Order: sequence, then C-alpha cells, then structure tokens
Amino acid sequence: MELAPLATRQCQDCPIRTRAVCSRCSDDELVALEEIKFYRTYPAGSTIVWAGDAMPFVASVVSGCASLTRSMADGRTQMVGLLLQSDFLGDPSRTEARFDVTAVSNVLLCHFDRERFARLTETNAHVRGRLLEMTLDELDAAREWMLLLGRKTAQEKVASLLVIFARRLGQQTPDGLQFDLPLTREAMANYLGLTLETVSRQVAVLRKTGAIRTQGARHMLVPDLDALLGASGDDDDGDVLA
Amino acid sequence: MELAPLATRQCQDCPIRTRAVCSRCSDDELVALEEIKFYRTYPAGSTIVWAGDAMPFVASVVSGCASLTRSMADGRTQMVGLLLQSDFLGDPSRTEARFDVTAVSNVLLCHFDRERFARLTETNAHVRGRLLEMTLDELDAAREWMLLLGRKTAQEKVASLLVIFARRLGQQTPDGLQFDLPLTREAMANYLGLTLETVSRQVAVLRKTGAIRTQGARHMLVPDLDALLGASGDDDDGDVLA
DNA sequence: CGGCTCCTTGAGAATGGTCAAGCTGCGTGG
DNA sequence: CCACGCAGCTTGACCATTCTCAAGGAGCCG
Repeated sequence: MELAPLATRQCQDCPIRTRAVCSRCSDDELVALEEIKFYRTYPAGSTIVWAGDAMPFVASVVSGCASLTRSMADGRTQMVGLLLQSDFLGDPSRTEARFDVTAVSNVLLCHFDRERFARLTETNAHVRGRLLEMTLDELDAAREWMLLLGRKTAQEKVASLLVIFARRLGQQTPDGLQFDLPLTREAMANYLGLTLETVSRQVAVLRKTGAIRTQGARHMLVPDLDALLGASGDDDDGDVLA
Repeated sequence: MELAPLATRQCQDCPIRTRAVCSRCSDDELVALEEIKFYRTYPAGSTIVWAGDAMPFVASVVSGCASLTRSMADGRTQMVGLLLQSDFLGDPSRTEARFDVTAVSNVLLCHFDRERFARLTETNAHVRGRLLEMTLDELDAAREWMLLLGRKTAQEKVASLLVIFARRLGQQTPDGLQFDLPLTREAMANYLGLTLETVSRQVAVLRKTGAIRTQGARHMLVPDLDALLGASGDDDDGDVLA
C-alpha cells in the first residue's frame, strides 16, 4: 500500500485526485494545499477523534473506511455516517468534533490544519464550491438513511445495506457481484438501528431465500441485484449513502 | 402578516435578514439578490414541490413551517427535514427535487431563480459561505436525528420533539414554556418513525407523569424543561434540528 | 345540526429485542 | 504442531414494545 513514503507524496499522483475536495483545483492551487497537508494512518479499530474533542484538522479519506457514530449516555450507539475513499471529514468552521470518528479498516487520511484550510476556503472558490457540493450530497444521503431508520423493516434494512456495498465494492463475476463486508455484524447493527442478533438472523433469511450466497460471515455473492433490491423496499433505485 | 405588498418588499426590512442565506451580504450585494428574488405564499397543506419534479428555484422560508418528506412505494413516509423561519430550501446545483416539500402551516417563501442563484454563488463569497455553513448545520441536525430514529424509544422520541418545539417556539410564562404544536399527530409520527396512535399514547403518558400539561391537542405547557429533557434521553443538551 | 378532520383509547398481534448457549476461525504460546 | 483463548457469529426461547385494527369522542365549519 505504501507506494511512496507518505511525506513525499505528490497531489498529482493521489488516488483520490479526481473525486476529493481538491478535485477542481488548478495546479497552482494544489501547491497551496500541498503546503498545509500531512498524511497519517490509523489502524483498524482505533479512534480518530472523540465527540466533543477539539478538532484541529479536517481531512480527506485516501483509503480505508471510517465511521461516524453518536452515542447516548447508557451506551446505545448509532452510526450516522460511513466515510469511504475520497470522502471528506470535518467542518472548517467548527472547532469541536460532534461525533466519534472510528477507523473501521486501516485508514489513510490526508489532513489539513483546520484554521488554515478555513482561511483557504475564503479565497479558493474551487475548494469551497466542491466542499459545498459534497456536503449537499451527504445531506441527501443522510436524509435517505432517515427513511431507512424510521420506516423500513429489519429485512429491508439489511438488504438495503448489502445493496450499497454490492454497488460500491462489488466485483462482477460470472456468478454475480462479489464483495467482502467491511463491517462486523455489530457495526452493521449500529448503522441500521438494529441488534447484532437481528442482523445475523436477517442475513440468514436472505441466504435461505436465495437473494445472497455467503462464504464465511463476511464474503458475499449477489447473484441478482434486482432480487436484492426488491427485498430492500427500494422500488426503483432511490440511491443511498454518500 | 402582509405588512407591505409582497412585490415591493425591501430586503432591508426582511424579518429573516440577519439569519437567512443572505445574512452576510453587503448592501450592494443585496441589490443583486433583490433583482432575482420573488415572493410566493403557499396555504397550509399544499405541496410546494414533488420529489422528482424539476426544481426551477431555491428559496428562503420567510415565515411558516414546511416539511421535507420521502416516501416508499407502498405509502410509508418519513419526514426528513423541517424548515422553519430563515431556513433554506433547495440545492443550487441540482435540477430535480429529491424530496416532497409540503407547507405544514401557511408559508411565505422568498424564491430565487435557481440558475441565476447558482451563478451568483460562483462570484458571491458571502452567499456561498453562508450556504455552506447552513448546509453543514443541517447535516449535523440530520445526523442527530438518525440517533433518535435508530435508537430512541417511543417515549424518548416524543419528548425529544417537544423539547425542540419548546426551545424554538416556546414563550416563557410564570407557569413555564408555552407553545402551539405546528404538527398534527400524524405529521409528528412521520417525523419520529412511529404511528400516530403511538404518538398519541406517549403524549398521554408525558401528561400523566407531569412532564407536560396540555390544553386541547395542540397547546402545550412545559413546566420544567429539564424534566422533559430527562424523558428525551438527552442527558446534557446534545442539540437537535437546524 | 350534520359532516368533516383530528385525536384518543382499547384489544390483540407481530416485529424485533433480550438473554443465553454454543459454534467457528484465527492467532498465540506451550 | 496442537491446544487454548478470544472475538465474532449463529441460533433458540421468551418477552416487550410498538403496530394494527377498530370504535368512538372533540372541535370546527358550513
């Protein structure tokens, strides 16, 4: 994974160059960003920030998968966002994190000092425009997720999540779309507003009805995405997730 | 309510001048906005846009209350946003509405032609900056709401909603905070991911425990906001709603 | 005084949660 | 190289919260 030492990586070679917050920048704008950026890796399971902590940076996800979660005093927790490659973390104008951010898999972040980044957005229309666009997309995705949380059955919830992963991570094979689940049953439950037992049972049901086939707990094969979509309650493809 | 004929209203006199998307604009920037704005009223219950419709405008809510809802094919619906005074409706870069927008009470909107507004945000840093800020706030609120939908009990959900209204609409009186609910039981249910019967029963429970007093179905008195907050499951005030 | 819409309340059903036991796969250390 | 231990997963039995269906009350307007 470490193609070049992190400290010397150039923006031009960046794998998320075309999709991240910097995607519209010209070469000389990149130079300004390059000056305030720094990379850091987080091992799977580690916490990137705690809700309420000072948030000295914003960042782009270069690789890996991180989750945003919100918890109640008695321990109930809800995942409120999933950050994948090229997604943006943080709010330039907010000094405190509002959610726990956790590395689900090993994560590589491209950080920017928050204050300097905020000042840069004052003058750099490309960054600010792209950030606005990404934020609006995330807002739509969050609202779509509210429909799932408020109105879908356990069966539909699990099917919906599998559809998302099938679309974003799935490899086409003769037998159908194949992928490895990045989340544990517990993390899935936290995303779906269910218990891990219910998730496990509903995966079993989907397997019995033939909507999916499995190899171990994590490896999934979707022979017919439309069948799975049917089980998800999304008639047409009202798309979900940032 | 109609202090001056709508067509002649000046931005300087606007009740939402200090909080809306235009709040940071200088006087000459307002002139540019004034040129592309137009007012329109929507009676309570009417639909402002349907999901999937062309969206030729964006707008600020000058007065009243509107809801964003998302529905499934079989009729299950979930409210995904509530727009109150000074909130912004629409996405300058999106040509189609992604949600049904409905007037809950009589609503007055200050519209801007979407394309011309989008062009204006290219050059006007104050508008774009404020829009980004408002969008990030809404994203936070949507995520807070996901915790409610996914993890709170019916009791906590109803209490949480009443806390929001008490804070945003409540008038302080010797007996406590007083306000009129802008939503029907059904609309509350659609916001909370419950049925209207469950909402009705939980309001009854809150009345019996003394957390609220009522006069008719809609008028509420909250003698002790902290007691209601306790019932909402928010220990400290992890704030909700934009 | 109807005839609405909105709200309340009850009885029974069902979805999903809780508690509990045991399985699987993997890494570590004897 | 095998045994142990642990994290993650599955499955079962039972239970509780919330939903569904149903009937009726309150307030408002014509």
